Amino acid sequence: MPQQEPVDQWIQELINMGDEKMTEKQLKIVQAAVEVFAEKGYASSSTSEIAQKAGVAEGTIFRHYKTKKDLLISIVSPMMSKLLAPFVLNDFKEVLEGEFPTLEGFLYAVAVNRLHFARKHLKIIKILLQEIPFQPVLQEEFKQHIARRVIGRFTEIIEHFKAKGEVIDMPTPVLLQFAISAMIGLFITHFIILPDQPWDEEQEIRHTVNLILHGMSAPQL
Amino acid sequence: MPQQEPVDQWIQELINMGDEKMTEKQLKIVQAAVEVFAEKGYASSSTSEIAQKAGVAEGTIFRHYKTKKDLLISIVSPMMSKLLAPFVLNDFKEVLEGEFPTLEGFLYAVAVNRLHFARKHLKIIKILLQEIPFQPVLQEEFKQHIARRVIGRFTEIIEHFKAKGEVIDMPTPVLLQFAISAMIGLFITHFIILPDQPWDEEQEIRHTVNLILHGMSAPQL
Amino acid sequence: MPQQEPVDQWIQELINMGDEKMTEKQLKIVQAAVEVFAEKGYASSSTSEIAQKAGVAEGTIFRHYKTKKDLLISIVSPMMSKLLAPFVLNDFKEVLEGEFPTLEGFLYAVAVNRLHFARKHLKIIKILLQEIPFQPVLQEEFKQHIARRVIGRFTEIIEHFKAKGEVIDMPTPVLLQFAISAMIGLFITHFIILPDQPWDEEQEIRHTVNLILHGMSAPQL
Amino acid sequence: MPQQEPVDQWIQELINMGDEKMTEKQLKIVQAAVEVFAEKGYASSSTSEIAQKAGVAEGTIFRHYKTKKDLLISIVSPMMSKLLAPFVLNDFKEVLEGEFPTLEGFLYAVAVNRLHFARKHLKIIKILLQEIPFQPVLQEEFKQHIARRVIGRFTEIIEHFKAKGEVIDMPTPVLLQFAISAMIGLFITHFIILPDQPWDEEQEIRHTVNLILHGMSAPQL
DNA sequence: TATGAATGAGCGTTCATTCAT
DNA sequence: CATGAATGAACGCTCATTCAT
Repeated sequence: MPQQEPVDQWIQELINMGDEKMTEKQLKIVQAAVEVFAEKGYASSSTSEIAQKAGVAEGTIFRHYKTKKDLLISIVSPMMSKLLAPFVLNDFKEVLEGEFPTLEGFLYAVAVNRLHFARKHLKIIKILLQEIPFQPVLQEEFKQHIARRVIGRFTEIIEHFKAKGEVIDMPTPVLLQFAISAMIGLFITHFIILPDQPWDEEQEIRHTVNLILHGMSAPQL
Repeated sequence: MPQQEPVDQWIQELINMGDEKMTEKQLKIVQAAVEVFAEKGYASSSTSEIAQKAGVAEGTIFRHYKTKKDLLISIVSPMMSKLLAPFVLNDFKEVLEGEFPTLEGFLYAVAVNRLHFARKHLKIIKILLQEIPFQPVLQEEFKQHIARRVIGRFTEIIEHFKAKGEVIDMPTPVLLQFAISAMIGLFITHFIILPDQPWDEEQEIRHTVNLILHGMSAPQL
Repeated sequence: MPQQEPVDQWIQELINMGDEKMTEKQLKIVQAAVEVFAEKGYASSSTSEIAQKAGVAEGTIFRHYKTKKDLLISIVSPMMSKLLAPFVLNDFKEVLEGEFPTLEGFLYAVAVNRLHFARKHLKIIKILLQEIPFQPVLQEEFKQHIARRVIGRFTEIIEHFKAKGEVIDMPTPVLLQFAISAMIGLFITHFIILPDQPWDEEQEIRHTVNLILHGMSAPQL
Repeated sequence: MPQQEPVDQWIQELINMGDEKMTEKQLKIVQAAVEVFAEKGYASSSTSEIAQKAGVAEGTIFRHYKTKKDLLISIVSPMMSKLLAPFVLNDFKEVLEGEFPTLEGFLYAVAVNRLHFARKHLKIIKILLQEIPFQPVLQEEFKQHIARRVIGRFTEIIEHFKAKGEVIDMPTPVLLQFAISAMIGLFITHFIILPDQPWDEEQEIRHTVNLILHGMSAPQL
C-alpha cells in the first residue's frame, strides 16, 4: 500500500513559499489573466479583456504589473519552482530511503502528489508549457535553476537503484527521459488532450508506474 | 538488423499527396511563414514580416491565402496527416505481419522513420503543437479524422500481440499511451528541449524501444 | 565705476513679494516641478515623476494645486513680475536721475543685476520662455500687466535721453527693441545656448552696453 | 540703394535642395503636422489630430514616419540647414566682396532675404525654436554641422572689416553675438511676439542695420 | 497576377485626477 | 493634511486586410 502523506508533508512548505500577499484586486487580475491566457494564449489575449473579466479598470493592471509580459511572468514563473519543488528538497534522499522501502511506493506517491498539484493548477501549467518556447526568461529559469538540479536529483536516485541491481544497466539519461516521458504523457493525455474523458486515476497511475518499473527493471538472472 | 526501407516505401505515396503545385512566390511565402511562425508563434508573427522575409509584397500573401489564419492552416493541417499517415495505411497490418516478424523490429523501423520525418519538418511540427490548443479547425482534424483511426490501428496491433501472449494484460489505452509517450518524449527532448545537444540517435531509439517492450512484455511463466 | 547696490535695493522689496508661506512639502513639490519641467518641458513631464522627485505622494500635489497647469502657472507667473519688477518701480525715474548721472552707468547696473537674478532663477525662466506661447494665462499677464508698463517706462527713459540729445533720432520702439534684444541675446547665449562655456561676465556686459550706447548715440555734430 | 537679387540667387540653389518628392498624402500630413505642432507644441499634439486635419487615417502617418518624433525631425531638421544655408555658401566671401562694396548694403540684403525666408516658413521655425532644447538630434545638428561653420564664416567677415579699420576693436564673439541678437530680436519681435502688429519692414530693417553698424563702427579719429 | 499605399480597429501603456482611508 | 490605489480617457503605434493600379 503506497503511502502518500509524507511526500505531501515535505512538499507543503515549499508550495506555500511565495504565496505573497495580494490585494483583492490584484488577485482578481491574476485569476482573470490565468483564465484568458489559458483560453486564448498569451499573445492573443488583450489586457482590456483581462481587465473586464477581473472587474477592474485597464489602468489598474499596469499599476500592479509594469507590462503585460510582467503579468505573464509573475503568474507563470513561480509555478515552475512549485511544480518541481519536491524533487529539489534537501532531505529528499533521506525521506526516500526512510519512508519508501520500495521504488514503486515512492514513484506512486510522487506521481499522485504531482498529479493532484497539476490538476489544481492546470491552467497555469498550460500557459507555462505554451510560453516557455517564446519567453527567454522562462527558459533561463528552467535551464539554470530548475532542470539541472532536478535532473541531478533524479540521476542520484536512478543510480542508487542501479547500484542495488534493481535497475537495468542503460545510460541514466535515457532511463530518466523514459520515466519522465511516461509520467508526463499520462498527465498531458488526461489533463490536456482529453480533459473531459473520465478515468480511473489511481489505477492508471499504478499501471503506468508498473510499466515504467517493469521496463527499467534489471533482467532476472 | 532492423529494416527500414519497406516502411519508407509505403509512406512515400502518402507524403506526396497534397504537395500541390505552387508558384515560386507561394513557396517562398510558405517557407517564410514557417520560419516566422516557428520563431515567434503564430499570434506574434506579422504578415508584413513574412512578406518581407519572402521577398513579396504584403498584398501577395492575401492573394493566395484569404487570411493569416488560412496561411497557418494550409501549412499545418497537411502536416498532421503526413505525420500520422503511415499508421493509417490500408495494408498496414499485412505489411506488419509480412515484413516484421518481431514487434521490436517493427517499432524500431517506425520510430526511425518518424524521427527522420520529424527532423525534416521540425518547424512545422513545432507550429502544429503550439497551435492545436487554439485552432478548433486543427483540433477537429486531430480528433475526428486522425486520432481515432490511428488509435484504432494501434489498438489492433497491441491486441494482436496481446493475443499472442507477448504483451502484458493491461488496458490497451494505458499501454498505448505509455508507448506513445515514451516515443514522443524522445522526440521532444532531443528536437525541442535540447536541439543543440548531440545524441546517438540510433542507440537511444533502440534503448527506448527496448524499455517500452520490456515494460509491456508479458511476465515469463 | 558703475554702482550696483542702489539698484539692488529698490529691487529687493519686489522680489520678496509673493514669497508666500509654503509648507515644507509644498516647497519640495515646487522644486521638483521646476527641475522636471525645465528638463523635459511642461507637457512631457508627469506629475508622478514630480511627486517621486519631491518625495511626496502623487495625491499631495493635487491637494496644493488643483491641476498640473495650476502648478505650472503658480511657479512661472510670479517669475514674470519679479523679472521685470525693477523697471516698474514707482520711483524708478527718480532713482535713475538721482543715482545714475550717466546712461552707461545705469544700463550697466541694471544689466548686472538682472543677469544675477536670471542666473539664480535660470530654470524657471527657461520654463517661462518655453510655455508663454502655449499658455494664454501667461500671455495675458505678459501683455496686459507687464509689457505695457515696462515698455512705457523704457520709452520714458529713452525719450528723456533723446531730449537731452544723447540718443539718435529714431523711432523709440526700434531703439527699445534694439537695446533689449542685445541684452537678452547676451543672456540667452551664455545661459541657454552655451551654459558650460566660461565667460568674462563683467567685461562682456560692459562691451555689450557700449555697443548699444554707441549704436544709439546721436551723431556728433 | 541696397541690392537684393544677387543674394537671392546664390541662396536659391541651396533652398531647393532637399525638397524631396512627396506623395500628396504625405504633403498633407506634413502640412497638418506643422499646423498642429506650431499651435500646441510637439508634445501636446496628438497624431490623431494631425491625421484628422490632414484628412488621412492615423495609420497612414506611421507608414511614412516611423514615429511621431520622426515626423517632427523630418519637418524641422531640413529647415535648420535652409535657414543658415546662405552663410555657408562656398563663394560667400567673393560674392560679398564683388557685389557689396559696403558692409551696410550686404547686411541689409542678407537681412531682407532671411526675413522673407523666415516669414515664409514661420511655423516651422517656431517649432524648431521650441524643440531644440528637448531634441538631442536637433542640438547635435545645430552644434556640429551648422553653428560652427556659420560662426566661422561670420568671424571671417567681421575680421575682414576689422582689418579694414571699419569695425571697432572688440572681441569678435562679442561683436558677432551683438549683431546676431539685434537681427534675431527684430525677427522674434515682429513675427512671434507681435505677429499682428503692422510694421514698416524695410525701414525697421534699415534702422536696425544702422544701429548695429553704428554700434560696431570704429571711432573716427 | 502582383503590388504597396491606405485603412481603422485594436493594442499596450501612460497619466492627470479622484477619493476612501 | 497626506496617502496611494484606482480610474478611464487618450495616447502612439501595429496590423490584417482591401483595392486601385
